[in-house]
Amino acid sequence: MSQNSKPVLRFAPSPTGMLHIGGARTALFNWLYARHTGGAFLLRIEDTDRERSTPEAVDAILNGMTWMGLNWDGDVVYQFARADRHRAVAQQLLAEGKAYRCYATAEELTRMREEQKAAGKPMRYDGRWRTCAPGPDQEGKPFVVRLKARRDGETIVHDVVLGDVRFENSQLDDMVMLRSDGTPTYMLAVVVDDHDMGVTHVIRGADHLNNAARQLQLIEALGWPVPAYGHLPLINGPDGAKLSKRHGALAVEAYRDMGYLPETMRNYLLRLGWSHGDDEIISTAQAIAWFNLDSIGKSAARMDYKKLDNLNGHYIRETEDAVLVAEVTAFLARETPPRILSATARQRLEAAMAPLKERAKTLVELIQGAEFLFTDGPRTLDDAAAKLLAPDARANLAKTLPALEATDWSAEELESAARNFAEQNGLKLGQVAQPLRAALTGKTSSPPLFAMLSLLGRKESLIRLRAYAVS
RNA sequence: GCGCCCUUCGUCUAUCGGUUAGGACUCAAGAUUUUCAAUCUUGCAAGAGGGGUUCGACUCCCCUAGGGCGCGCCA
Repeated sequence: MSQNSKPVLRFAPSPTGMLHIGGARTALFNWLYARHTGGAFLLRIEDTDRERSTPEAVDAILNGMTWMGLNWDGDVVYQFARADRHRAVAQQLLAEGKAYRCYATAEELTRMREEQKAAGKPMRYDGRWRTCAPGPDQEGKPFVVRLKARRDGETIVHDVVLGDVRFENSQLDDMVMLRSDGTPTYMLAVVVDDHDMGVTHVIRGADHLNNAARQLQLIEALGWPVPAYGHLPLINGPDGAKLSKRHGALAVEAYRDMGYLPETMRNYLLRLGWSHGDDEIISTAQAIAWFNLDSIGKSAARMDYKKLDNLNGHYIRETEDAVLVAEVTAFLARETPPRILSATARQRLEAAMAPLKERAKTLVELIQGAEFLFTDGPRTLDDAAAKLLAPDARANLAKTLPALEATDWSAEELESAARNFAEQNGLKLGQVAQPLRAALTGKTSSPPLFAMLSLLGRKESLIRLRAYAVS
């Protein structure tokens, strides 16, 4: 790139599945660096594998990016649409003698690899068609086009996160650029597209590190400028093993459905492999201001759901009440069957949001804690509440009611009435309050009781309390 | 098998040759409290092993071990 041009970053997923957590982090890092530098963040869908690419996966990726808040610049580039350009580059290389036709069949190559493995030799294409010209036997036979890569010397990947990584050219083989059906492979397509899109920084998963060397060989053959490479350490499951569906290789939308906020995901994923001193809580704006390539760690990280929960709790508490009401409403509407809150329920939810949100680590927990506000009438008790409302507790509850009814039903008066009642009867406040809470909410824990009584109002509260009061 | 990468508390990490190795999450205890939380305080807890280099190594080099990635006409 020229001295004064802005960096161009890209995220290039293949649409063969959901946008999982690893892809999301790769996208995040690219996005942050682009936003930090004022450069561009491009999105390219690598759909050259026609068998496995699906439009559903494209949608899932786009939706996942959108939910994560990672907006891309310009139009989405679809790699398959550029196949003619890729082919032209391969033809050019062929014409220049920097590539050649290989007529080896798939079976032949499989046998070759088996023999190499059996002999304890490195498994790679042996270059059998590198020098021999096709004869009459090959007339009309299918062939692939391979890069005639340099055999001597070494290829060095100057990686911004890993440092210099050296590969002996003798251990890299001649990669396929055009398949026998004439379609370009990923190796060819990435190099051509990154060049044509003006990509200056290739930041991707460490699983591509080996590919970088081979792509460098191609770039060298083409005489094109070399982008900066940065390979991000992979994310492992909580047990340190490869991330599987079972423990976290989930679509980012699965995290949404578990009740995590996008800002939580951005903060969490950022800290997985990147650091800024002792800072843990990092807003997106702060992340953009601070993000750099130098502070990316080298080692693989593990998913830690406890920490994710903790962070999510923080961001829930930090979110404005009205915004959370909207989030909860949208969340409920996505459930099957969808739940639609009444106007009353929404009013109650917003009024109680302050104490509610500090009790929740996810939107799911927030909803569970707020359920007693959603519908009117006596509550069904959960196990703990049922156990608490034993006969004597119900009797106490009944005896408490007159004292409460004598108040104006404000939180203050209700509380002092309850305290007086407890004192006069030699009871602890908890002995009076817990049965009330259980009857009112159906649970043994909730936001402050007297505020909730007041919020629900005299009429509704008494209906719930009387349902469990035994006089 | 061959190549490449990685290795600090259980987890995420700070440290850029000299620190009582710091922070966060988790866990435990305490404060607060009508419950549960939130909040605050305190505590437990680490340089994989072995060689070097150096006055001095978590930090630099080598070896070993462990983990990961790659070795497709997948991306």
